[in-house]
Amino acid sequence: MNILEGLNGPQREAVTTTEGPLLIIAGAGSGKTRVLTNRIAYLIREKNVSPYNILAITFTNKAANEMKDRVERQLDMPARNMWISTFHAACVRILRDGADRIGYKSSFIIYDTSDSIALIKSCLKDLNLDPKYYDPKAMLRAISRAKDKLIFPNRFEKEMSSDFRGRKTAAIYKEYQKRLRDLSAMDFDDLIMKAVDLFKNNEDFLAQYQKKFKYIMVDEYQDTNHAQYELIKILSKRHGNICVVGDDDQSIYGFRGADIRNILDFEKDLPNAKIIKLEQNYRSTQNILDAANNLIVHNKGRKGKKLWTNIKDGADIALFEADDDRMEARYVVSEIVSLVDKGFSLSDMAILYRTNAQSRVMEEELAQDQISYRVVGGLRFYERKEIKDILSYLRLIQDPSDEISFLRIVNEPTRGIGDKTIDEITRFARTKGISLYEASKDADAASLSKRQIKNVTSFTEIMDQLIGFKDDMSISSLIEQVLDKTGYSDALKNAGTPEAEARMDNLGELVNAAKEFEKDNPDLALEDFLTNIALVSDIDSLEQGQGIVMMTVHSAKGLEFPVVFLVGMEDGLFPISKALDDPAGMEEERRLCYVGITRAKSILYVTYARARNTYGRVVVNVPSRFIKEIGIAPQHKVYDKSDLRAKREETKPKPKGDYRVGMKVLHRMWGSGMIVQVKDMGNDRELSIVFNSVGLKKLSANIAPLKIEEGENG
DNA sequence: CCGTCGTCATTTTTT
DNA sequence: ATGACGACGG
Repeated sequence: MNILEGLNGPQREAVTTTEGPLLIIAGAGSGKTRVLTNRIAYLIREKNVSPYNILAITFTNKAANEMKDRVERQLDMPARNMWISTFHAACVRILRDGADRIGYKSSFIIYDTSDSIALIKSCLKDLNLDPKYYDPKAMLRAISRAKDKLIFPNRFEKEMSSDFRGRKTAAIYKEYQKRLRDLSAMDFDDLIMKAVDLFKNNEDFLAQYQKKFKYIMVDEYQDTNHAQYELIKILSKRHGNICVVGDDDQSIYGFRGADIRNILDFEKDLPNAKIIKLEQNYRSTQNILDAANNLIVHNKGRKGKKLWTNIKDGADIALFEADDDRMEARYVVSEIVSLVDKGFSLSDMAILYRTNAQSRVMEEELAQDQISYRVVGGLRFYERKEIKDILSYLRLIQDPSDEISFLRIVNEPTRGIGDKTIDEITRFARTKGISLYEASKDADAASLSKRQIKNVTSFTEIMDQLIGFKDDMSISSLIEQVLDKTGYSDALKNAGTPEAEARMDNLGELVNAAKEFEKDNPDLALEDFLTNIALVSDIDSLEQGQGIVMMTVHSAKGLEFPVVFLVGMEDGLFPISKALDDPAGMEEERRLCYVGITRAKSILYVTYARARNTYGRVVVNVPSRFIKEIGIAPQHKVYDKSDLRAKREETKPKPKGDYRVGMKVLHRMWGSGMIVQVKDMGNDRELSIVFNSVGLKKLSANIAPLKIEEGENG
C-alpha cells in the first residue's frame, strides 16, 4: 500500500514537502489528520528518517493518541520513540529533564486553575491586599496573559509601573512565582514559558533537543500563543524543517492568548516558506458547506479560502424558533426520536452549544424521554471537590512540602484543626523555615494547646502511615487506603445524602481511572499519574459509546458527527453578549460558529429560543445575526409547535396566559435594555423579565398574549 | 471549632 | 437557580 495513494494533489504535495518551512492551510474536514499521519509515515518509510527525530504537537491528548494510533497502524510498528503529544505534555517532559537548571526539582507538580487561584489568594493575604479589589481570578488572568507573551515578573513590573494597580498586580505576579518555586510547582502557562526560558539560557541543553528534532509538525497552529510560537521557533532553528497545519477560520482561543498572527504572518517570519491550501472537504454536504462559507465571508482578517466538496447537496438546514429554552430542548428531543426511528444511531448525533450552562435543560428533557446522553466538559471530573481532595492527599504523599495540598485537606474530613491551629502552625513553620507538614510533625514545639496537639498529631500519624505505603503499593490501592484511613469514606457514608452517594461513586471512578492507568503504564509511578491527570481533559476520553453527546462548540473542534444540533443561536448568547460591541470578539464568535457548522456531515439543525431562563430570570432575545449571515431561509422547515407546547406543559407545568406586565423598571441595563417586573395573574406571583434593547422594541409583537399595563416609570 | 444562614457571583470558551 | 464563601452563634 502506497502512502500517497488516495490523496488529492495538494494533500500529496503536503505529504512530500518534507524540507524547509511549510504552512498547510487546512479547511475543516479537508483530511488534515490524514495528511499529517501520512507525512510522518512518508518521512520514516521513504526518507529513512528515524522516529526518534520527529516531534508532532497536537492540541489535545485525544488528537495525539489518535495520531499515534494511525501512524502505528500505517507503519505497522510501535511509535514509542516518536514524540507525539500536546504542547503541555511535551514541555513537561523537557522540563523534568532540565528542571535542575532552572532551580526546580524534576518532580515538580502541576497546578491547575483552582490550585493557582488558591495560591493567589494566599499571596494576597501575605501582601495584605484585599481580594475584593484584587480579584484573584482577574489577577490570574493577567498573569496568564503575561506568561503567554513570555513576560516575566521583572519585565511585567517595568511595563505596569505607571499606575498603582499595575504595580500591585506586578507584586502579586512576583510573589506568586516565588511561591510556586518554593512549592516546586508550575501552572499551565509556566510549562511553556519555563521550557522556553530553559532553552534560551542553556545552549548545550537546547542544542541537544535541536539536534534531536529534525522534523517538527504542529497541528492547530492557529491556536498557538506567542510562547508556543517561540518554543517552536527555537526548536526548529537548527534544521528548519517546520511544518505547521492550521486554519485561520477556526481560531477560537483568542481569549486564552492564541495569536492569530502566528498563522497570518507565517510567510513574513519565514520568507522561504511554502504554503499549501487544502480546500476540498470530504466531510459535509454542499448545503452545509454553503452555510459555513456564507457565514465566514463576513470576517475581514482572513487568508481567504473556499471549501468545496463532491458530496451532493444533502438535506436542507433546519431552522427552528422555540418559544423558550425548554421548548427548544423539547424540539431537539422530538427530532432525535424521529431520527432514531429513521435508523440513525444516538452516537451519530451531537448537541453543540455556546456555554456549558445550556446543557442543563437539554439533560432534563433527554432524561424525560429516557434517551441516554453524555455531557463532555462542564464541571470536569478532576475538578470535583471529592476528587481534588483525594488528589491533594496523593500529592501530599508524593511531596509532603506541598502546602496548598496540605491546607486543602488537613481538616477534610473535619478533624478539629481549624484556622487558629493552622495560623499557629504556619507561624511556627515560617520562623523555623520548614514546611507546614514538618511543622505539624513537630507540633509539641509549637505553642499549641493539648487538644490541638492531639488533633494535629492524629493527622500526621495517618499521613506518615500513607507515605509509608507509597513505594510498595499500586496507585489504586493507595487511593483506597487514603479513602479508608483518613476517614473520608466514612464521613461520606455517614452523611447519607444522595449527593454524598454520588461523591462516593465518583471516587470509585477515580480508583478505576487509577487501575486503568496502571494497566496502560505498568512502569510508571504516582508522580506520573498525577502529571497525567493534570494534563488530561474530559474530551480526551470521549470514546465511541452509546448515547448522544453534548458539549460546547469549543470542545467539538476536531470532531465530526452525521447529525449536529446547533442550539441557542441568539444574539447575546451566540454571539455572546461580551462580543456584541467588540469587532475582534465578534469575528472570533463567527469563527466559532463556523467551527460548529462544519462539525456536521449530513444533517444540521439550527435552533434558537425567543426567551430563555438565565440566572433564574427570563431573558428575551432576538435570533442570532449569524442566522441571517448563513442565509437560512426560515421557510426551510415549518413546524407545528402545538404538540411541543402540549408536551412541554405536561412535563413542566408553567403559569400560562394572563400575565400583567407592570412595567415597573427594576433595573436599567446596558444600552436601552431593562428588567421589568411582571405579575403572573394565573399563579398570583411576581417575576421579572429581562428585555435587551432589541427585545424591547419587539415587545408587543413577541409577547402577544401578555397584557401590558401602564408603567410606573414610563 | 463547627454548622447554619445570608450574600454574592455565576454564564464564555480550556491546556 | 444554584453553589461558594464569609459572618455569626452555639
